[in-house]
Amino acid sequence: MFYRSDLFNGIMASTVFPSLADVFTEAILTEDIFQSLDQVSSRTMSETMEAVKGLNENDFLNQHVLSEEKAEVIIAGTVASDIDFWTGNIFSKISCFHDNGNESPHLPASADSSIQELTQPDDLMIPLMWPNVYGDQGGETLVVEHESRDFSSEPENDSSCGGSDGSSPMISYSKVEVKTEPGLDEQRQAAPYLPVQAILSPYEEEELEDSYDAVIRHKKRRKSDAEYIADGRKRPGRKKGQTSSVYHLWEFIRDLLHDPKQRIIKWENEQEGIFRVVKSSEVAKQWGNMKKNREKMTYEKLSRSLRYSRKEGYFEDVPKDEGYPKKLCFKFGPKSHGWKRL
DNA sequence: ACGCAGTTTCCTGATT
DNA sequence: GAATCAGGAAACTGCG
Repeated sequence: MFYRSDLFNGIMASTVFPSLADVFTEAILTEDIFQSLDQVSSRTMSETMEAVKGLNENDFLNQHVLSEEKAEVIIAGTVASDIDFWTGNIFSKISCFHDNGNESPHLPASADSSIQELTQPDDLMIPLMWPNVYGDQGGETLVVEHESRDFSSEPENDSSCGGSDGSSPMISYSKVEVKTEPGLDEQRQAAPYLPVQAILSPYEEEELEDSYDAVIRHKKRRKSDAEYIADGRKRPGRKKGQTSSVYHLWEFIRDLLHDPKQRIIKWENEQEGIFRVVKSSEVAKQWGNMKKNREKMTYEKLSRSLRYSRKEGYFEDVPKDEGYPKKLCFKFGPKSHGWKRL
């Protein structure tokens, strides 16, 4: 049982200690029952840490923040605003605010988009801890994808997830992903008290690989964050973990499955997200057309892409020994969504 | 201009 | 033997 504050604490934790992002993402992705969207839940960070993974405060490695931050974190979700007519999924903006107990929190603005980028300082409490991270230096953005669904008419079979406070008819199921992290040097500048290992950034790891590559393969060395900071610029380009807005293969397949007129791909088990390609060449041809590649796309290449997507979590292995076909049969993974009809 | 996600292309080898 | 699966390597592309 998690609360919306878990979600937010997870994001916060990922900023305090980036490697915790995976821990929290995994925990929150499993199957969460959140309180209804128009309610406000509150928990302290340490309570959350205990509840999510049995972690204690020491796992944060950032004792400074923990000692400073004794106030409760209060998260408010706004009203759902966008409903996927096919799946019934409700997308909603999550706005977050922090209440230190002295003044009444300002309520978030109304929801207006399906996937909300929490870009404004008011959206997050992180700025309250590290003002510079989201300040004038053009800090990074955390993206939260929040998908909620009304199960009230058709309860899921997993009874263990039922909330003990289930008085509200609206129960939300949520998927949350921490997609980006603040840049290392911005963190270091904003929080110089952090131990280095607590903020070891992927960029640094790449830097080591790159210098190795420079010797072995004479590759061009990438600029470090510090060099960008020295130049008074921020690192350009997309950040690690930030998903692109292009039309993905898994979205193409999902939409194909939703098309009642087509006969080239079909469900094997819609509840489980398992489907089968019926006409491989035709699916490849349509994917090629979609990506402006015309005749050059083949099923061989499409399936290679699909195997990469599987590695990334958009698809996953079809369960064995359950009678599913051994060929041309695939299953949607944890990073895909919207394929399941209510 | 840069760097990343998500392919695309090509390939070798294994399995159905 | 054809189709498919698996995955390495590297090039490519769109986007922020």
